[in-house]
Amino acid sequence: MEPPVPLPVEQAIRKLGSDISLARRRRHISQASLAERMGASLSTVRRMEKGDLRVPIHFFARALHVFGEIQSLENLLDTAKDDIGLTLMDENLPKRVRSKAGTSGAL
Amino acid sequence: MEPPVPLPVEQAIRKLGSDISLARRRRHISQASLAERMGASLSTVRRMEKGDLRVPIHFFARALHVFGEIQSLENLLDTAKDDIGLTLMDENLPKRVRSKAGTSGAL
DNA sequence: ATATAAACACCCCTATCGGGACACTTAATA
DNA sequence: TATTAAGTGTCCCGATAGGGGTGTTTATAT
Repeated sequence: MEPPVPLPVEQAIRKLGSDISLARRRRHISQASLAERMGASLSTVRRMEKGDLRVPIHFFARALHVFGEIQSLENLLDTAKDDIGLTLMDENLPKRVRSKAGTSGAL
Repeated sequence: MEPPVPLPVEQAIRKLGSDISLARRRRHISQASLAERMGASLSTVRRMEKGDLRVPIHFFARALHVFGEIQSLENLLDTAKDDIGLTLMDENLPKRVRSKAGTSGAL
């Protein structure tokens, strides 16, 4: 009922986790200390650094916040840089997307 | 037992959610279709676009993957751009961080 | 070399989340 | 304008993940 996670997705999350670990060590913060500052438990910090797929997004965001890097999350899919999507101008962006026939959408 | 989410964190996640919604509409994909392509349920897509704090990270990653933007997640905390942390060279980065006295770490 | 705390690996329990269903509103086509 | 599907809100239930504990390994500061 929940398809397997695509490999690229798995890899990206794992890398994010180890980058968090890296950023933490660079700042001389222990896992326990990071947990405290984030408002999370030690086990959650571990799971996060290990790249656990099911850790809620807000924990990752909290970690970034501790590192003063919360903007990078905000600008993750920054509309300005979203070249592909820019085929359509934002002005006439539909609030709802409707497919012509039975088509369920297009890329 | 779980401190409230800092406002900046909440805002960042909300913005990410609406950016996903924007990217989706730009590509003329319905929520249902995105859900299918992501391998998630419709309700999850909705929660995600609304900025639900507790949606697991992998769902966000899956969405980015559908949009062909998975790299942006990988490079989220890219070590190269992590200026603050660069005070310490990576070569002699400790695997474990140890505080001098009872200090629980430093920023 | 030694002491010690950081990091890691489990486990359990319970709060919570994702999936699915239903009803309603409303925007986009014909 | 009429049609109809997209988007939204709410609820319930079963699955599961986070918190917290215990025990072990091991890197680092003395």
